[in-house]
Amino acid sequence: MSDLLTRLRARGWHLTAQRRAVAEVLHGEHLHLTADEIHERAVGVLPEISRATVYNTLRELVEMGEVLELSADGKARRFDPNVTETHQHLVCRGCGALFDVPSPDVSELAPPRAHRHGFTIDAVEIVYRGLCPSCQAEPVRPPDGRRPAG
Amino acid sequence: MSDLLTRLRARGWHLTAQRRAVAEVLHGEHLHLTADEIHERAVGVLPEISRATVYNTLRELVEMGEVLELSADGKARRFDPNVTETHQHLVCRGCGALFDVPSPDVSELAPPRAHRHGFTIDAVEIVYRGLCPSCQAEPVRPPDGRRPAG
DNA sequence: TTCCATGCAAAGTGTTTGCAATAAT
DNA sequence: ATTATTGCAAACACTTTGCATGGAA
Repeated sequence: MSDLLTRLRARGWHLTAQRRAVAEVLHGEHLHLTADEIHERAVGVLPEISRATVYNTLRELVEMGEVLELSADGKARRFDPNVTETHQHLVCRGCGALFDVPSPDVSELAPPRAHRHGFTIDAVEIVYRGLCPSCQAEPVRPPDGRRPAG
Repeated sequence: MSDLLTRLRARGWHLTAQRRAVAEVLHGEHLHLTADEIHERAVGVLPEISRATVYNTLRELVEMGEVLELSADGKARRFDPNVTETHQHLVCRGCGALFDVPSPDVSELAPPRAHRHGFTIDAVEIVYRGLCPSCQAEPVRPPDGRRPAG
């Protein structure tokens, strides 16, 4: 419900100028920035903030459960401030574009106990993969312009 | 059905000693090795094989659709040779252990057209996150032994 | 001969860490 | 005073790339 900054204040987290800058960058619901993008934007707010502090802060936010970490694209992690509404992600194979989508009912999806290897399960994450409109037009265009074999 | 090496032969792929070594390492159904682990094992078969060749070969196999790439843990990618049976993955938050689980019926899970942002969707990937039996015993023990804040 | 695959080493990303300086209680 | 946080730079882990060599068609 409330935004990240409000939740952090409510939780009594020690809010330095740097941590506030990161939290401000993460304001919003449909944001999926990489750590470096967050650093770039945080520099706009607080010019002397360092990459290390951004990484440290993000790690802490993830550990506190106030930010989600997405590893949908194998490359840089993305950070998602929307932890209050369960949702899933749509990812373009061509350009990596990433969108939130509402979650279907996942209560029936967990594997039967016989296949759980003794695990407890606390989250069901779904990634829908496909092509965004512009990558449908020009077949697959990976970052380097190479074509897939096939 | 058939194993990777057989499929590659059937497809007429130019099978050098190096590519064969990689394919042999990837023999099996429930394997989720990183590129470096694959290189290590391939060296056991063909001592002079280089990392670059392993990476190149893996990229080609993924592009051909003969191997799946998993990015479930944000760190190193893992390569999954089981492309013949749709399945999903169970991942431990504590130690990163990763298991295959049978896929539930995903035909009803795709988001309604209104939420697809014009994407085509060709795959639905599910990651179940939780704790494996040994990480349940000793709370969370990330690779470096640090405890999450709480 | 022509082309493709390989190996090496270097460069490129993305991320973490050691440590001294600084700011907060 | 004491403790926590920051910034810097170096270290690290993972992956890709340029180029000369070598083998296959």
